[in-house]
Amino acid sequence: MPELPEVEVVKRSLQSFIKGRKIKKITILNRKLRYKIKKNFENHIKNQKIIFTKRRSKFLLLGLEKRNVILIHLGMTGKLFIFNQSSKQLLKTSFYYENKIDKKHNHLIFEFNRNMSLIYNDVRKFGFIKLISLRNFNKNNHLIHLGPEPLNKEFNITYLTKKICNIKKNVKNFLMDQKNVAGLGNIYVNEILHSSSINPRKISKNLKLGEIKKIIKNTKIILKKAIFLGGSSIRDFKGISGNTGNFQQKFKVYGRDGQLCRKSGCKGIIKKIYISNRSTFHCVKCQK
DNA sequence: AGGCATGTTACAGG
DNA sequence: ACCTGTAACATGCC
Repeated sequence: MPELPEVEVVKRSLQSFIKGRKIKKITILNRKLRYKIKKNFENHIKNQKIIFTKRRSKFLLLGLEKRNVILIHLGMTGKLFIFNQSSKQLLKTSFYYENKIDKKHNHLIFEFNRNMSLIYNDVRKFGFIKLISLRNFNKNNHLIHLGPEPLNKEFNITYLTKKICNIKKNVKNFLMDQKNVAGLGNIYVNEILHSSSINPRKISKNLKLGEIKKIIKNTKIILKKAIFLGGSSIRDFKGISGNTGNFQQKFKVYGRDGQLCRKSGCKGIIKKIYISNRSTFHCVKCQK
């Protein structure tokens, strides 16, 4: 489910609940995630307070007292829930949750005081949880190759023009590549290229300055809007409090094969193609 | 039954 | 070296 906006929404929601809390107990139901959770993981984090929660790209970082950081990647279907063990209720935080949670995919439980716990649930187990030391943080293999955060100032026209000028691959794969810009995934790249009126197969270095400008601008607009709306790049997303206003309904191309382009006055047809095995949607008229 | 699914990564081949 | 496509990971949904 998670691309940058979803991870950001999760981070913001977790923040107020777990920051400053001590991890009293860790229960691991299944160590076999994308990477096996190491034997001593529990010992290293037990009785430590969470002192910060951050996001880098699609990674969630939980900083601990003893200069350690828990690195979490949600993969395709990873989810985090706050659960109240005395009331047996999922906490109605501001972030998304699914009404039906299949307990058999709960893999790890952090318990805090006041009967509150944080549960990692992942149907497909493509996500992972790792402990890294703050000392090696900058050298971490997952983080070191990441490009700039798209919402930061360093993701700008100068950067992108320079980066893209001799890239022969298509612009969709370029934007999906985390070393060029960090945090975009299949859905948001589809949306960004559509609102920028750029064909996803266009060779990166052939982009005009105007197109690069549009990519920068639309990336920031779309991501911010998605975060504001509470994220959502998943199918069975349910907003809290019955609120159906989420970004999923705002998709302009993703999943709209055969439907009419939503750009005003365009009336082109959205077509589904495959680029590097990933479903790719574009309007045949305004994304030529 | 078979195709598809938000992510990452290794590998084969051009 | 760069690029693309394919497959793998594991599971559920349509």
